[in-house]
Amino acid sequence: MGKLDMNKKIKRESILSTAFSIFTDKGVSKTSISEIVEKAGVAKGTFYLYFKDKYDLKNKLVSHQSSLIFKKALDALNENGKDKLEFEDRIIFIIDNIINQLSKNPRLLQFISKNLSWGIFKSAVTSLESDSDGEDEISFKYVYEKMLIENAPMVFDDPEMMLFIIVELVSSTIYSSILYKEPVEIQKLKPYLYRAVRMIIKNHEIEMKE
Amino acid sequence: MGKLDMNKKIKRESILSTAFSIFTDKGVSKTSISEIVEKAGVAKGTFYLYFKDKYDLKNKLVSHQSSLIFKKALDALNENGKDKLEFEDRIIFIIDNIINQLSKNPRLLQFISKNLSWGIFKSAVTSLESDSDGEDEISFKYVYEKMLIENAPMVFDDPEMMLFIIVELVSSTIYSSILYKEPVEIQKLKPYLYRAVRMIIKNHEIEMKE
Amino acid sequence: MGKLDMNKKIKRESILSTAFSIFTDKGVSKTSISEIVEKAGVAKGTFYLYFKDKYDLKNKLVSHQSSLIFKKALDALNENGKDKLEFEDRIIFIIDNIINQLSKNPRLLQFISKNLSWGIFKSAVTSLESDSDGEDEISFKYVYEKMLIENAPMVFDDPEMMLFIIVELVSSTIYSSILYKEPVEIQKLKPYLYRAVRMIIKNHEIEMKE
Amino acid sequence: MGKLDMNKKIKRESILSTAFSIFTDKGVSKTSISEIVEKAGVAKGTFYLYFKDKYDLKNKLVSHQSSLIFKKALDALNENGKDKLEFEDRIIFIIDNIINQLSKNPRLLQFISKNLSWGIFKSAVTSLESDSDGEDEISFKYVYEKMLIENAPMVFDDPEMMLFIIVELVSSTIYSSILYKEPVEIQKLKPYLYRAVRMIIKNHEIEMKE
DNA sequence: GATGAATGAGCGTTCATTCAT
DNA sequence: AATGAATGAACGCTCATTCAT
Repeated sequence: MGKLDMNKKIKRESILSTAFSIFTDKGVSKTSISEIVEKAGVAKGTFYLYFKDKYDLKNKLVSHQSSLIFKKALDALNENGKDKLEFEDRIIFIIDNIINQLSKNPRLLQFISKNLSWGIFKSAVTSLESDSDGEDEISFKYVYEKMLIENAPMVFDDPEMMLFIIVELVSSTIYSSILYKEPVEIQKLKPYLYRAVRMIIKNHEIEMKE
Repeated sequence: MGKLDMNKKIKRESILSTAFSIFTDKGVSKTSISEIVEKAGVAKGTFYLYFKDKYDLKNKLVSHQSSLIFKKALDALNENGKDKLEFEDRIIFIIDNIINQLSKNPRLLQFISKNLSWGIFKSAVTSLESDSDGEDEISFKYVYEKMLIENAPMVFDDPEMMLFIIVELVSSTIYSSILYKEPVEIQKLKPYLYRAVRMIIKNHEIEMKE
Repeated sequence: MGKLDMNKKIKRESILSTAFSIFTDKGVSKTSISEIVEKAGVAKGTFYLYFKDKYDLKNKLVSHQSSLIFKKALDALNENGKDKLEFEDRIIFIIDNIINQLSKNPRLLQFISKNLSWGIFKSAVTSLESDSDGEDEISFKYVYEKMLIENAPMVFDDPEMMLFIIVELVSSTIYSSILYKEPVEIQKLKPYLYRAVRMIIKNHEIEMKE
Repeated sequence: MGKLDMNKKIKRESILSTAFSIFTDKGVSKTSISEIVEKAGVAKGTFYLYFKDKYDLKNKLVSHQSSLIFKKALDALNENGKDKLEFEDRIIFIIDNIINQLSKNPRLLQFISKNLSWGIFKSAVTSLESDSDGEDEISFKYVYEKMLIENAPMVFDDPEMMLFIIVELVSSTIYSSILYKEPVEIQKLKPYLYRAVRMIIKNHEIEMKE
């Protein structure tokens, strides 16, 4: 990579990381492009070389950050010997890992907030597969199929909906619990939440695969 | 109430109803105070006599509209003879009624959006009791206690958390389903959702009350 | 007119006269709204209370200034006893008066420039009749019909086209002559121009009216 | 011409032809240099190697295109046996040819617009004579003198002014007629216009040359 | 000569808020 | 209480121009 390309990458990265920092600090709508470029140390025009507008930038950040979280959780699962875990436990493991990540970084949770839901999940599943920037990104479609359809010892009644219900339930409850400790703090919520998740899974099981 | 008080009330009501109409039509952030007062037929300055800013107005509308929805659901429950229903079925009845209301009015769902969740629920429970505007508002605390604690034939393990989990699960999933038909339309989601709700309730039951 | 209305009028007039001054000084496209309001001593927002944008303002100025020029010429014609003049001479009188006005004010000529042509003439004829601001404006349609159709001692072959040709010829030649003295200064151009105009008129005459 | 000079020429020509295409398509002021260089396939900096700014480029195009139009008209005159035509008819022939060219290409008329008037005529006469790019350009001074002074069978009273008046009259009227069909379309205007031109010429004749 | 990333002044426009009436 | 003209900071965005490579 030439010196010039290097510089390009640096400018872009500078905008991304600065924006992420401000977005998580005070929210997207209250952040102006002027503030981003000023703190990033680049000219206003430079912003428009790399992003269409503030929301283009935001979407790229949300996608990227969400991917990183999933990836970390999946990596942890693999390291910790997923083979030893039952299917249900693998799901819980991933959820637990993600919750722990977000508990340590509530600003990040605030930012991706309700975006870490079916929308992002679905778009990830359908589009990230061939993302050229995708070194750090993960193919959710692949994971989803591997984990639920192929590797699972069960046949599920509408596995996509099951997943949808779980994702929404988890993302929605932890938001309130982590950020506002309402109605209880996250550690107290966990056992109830995981019990609910397990029941939802059980409820979708049809039969053992052979 | 004097004629002057009457007039005052009228201006305020005009702003409220006009704002609600525009908010549901095009969203809060794209609506300016100028547009609200213009369509409401009052002067700009008048706005500031009754509301601090646009978000003060928005919050009041969200609270009010959410209350109306709950109230309608509870009224329907009472009319349809709640005594004949089991506790679980009463919960499902209310959820179903609310979903039906929102299905017919997706704009309203969009507006109160994810606000029809624990935040509003909790604030309703703790503050609406003595709201002076509260003629149409309902005391959720009262209902909540009547329905869950007193009248329920069970003792629940942490009933507040159970309610929290249900509220978040329902509000989060129907948002996606009603507005974007993702992953399925609301009628297809319902049986799965209600099954999940029933399981969560069962999961919190401890023992029959005597 | 109340004090408030008075103030309103003053602001608007201030913008108009300031803009006219700058427009004639350095052209419309090189003038920014910022400069106008700054020199007019009003806030930027005030501009948008009275004008849609810079071109709305420009059009209003062109129309208004053009009308004033025509009106002055017609007034002079009436004062100087138009009854004594032949039809042809009346046309020349008006042209000469307008040329003299513009000679003394080349900036104004520059500004309304090629706008004082068939476009403005036609739109004046068709729309100014009922203009509510029209105290100072003149009804060109009325003048045109009175002068050419009714009062003229001739019947003309297509009087509208005759007028069109004359207006274009005059406005186009004097622009170059007054502003750049090319190919000759206006006083040297006049006799040739007027001879041409008279020939064009004669060329359209069909017969004496009875 | 070396390969490098060749390449240089190619970049310049590419900018010129691309700019002409965009200018006629959407107007000069709405066209940015970015768009020109992008579509021309050259770098932004390259633009400034050949042109001072957008208006330098525009002026060069207007001159060039106007010259081409005149040249075509003169070529047609020569091909069609100008010797057989009277002087007056030769002028009309040229005018008619130019009008026909522009009728078929109103975008071009819009572009050179009112520039196809005395300004360009004069600058052509005085400066194009020695233009180094002038292979395709024509020496108007030469033509003008040949046609009007030397070859004409008449002596004219101030031939330059006569020409000026004709050029302005024609360019000004056809602009409105071709582009807006106001007050009539070009075919209906022609007979009146040509009659006016003939009268202007006649009016400048002094006597037969011997 | 050619490039194109970077610049940053400047644009038109919006709009919440104020305050004299 | 009610008004609405006036404000001006702040916005997103454009684009001609520069200059290191």
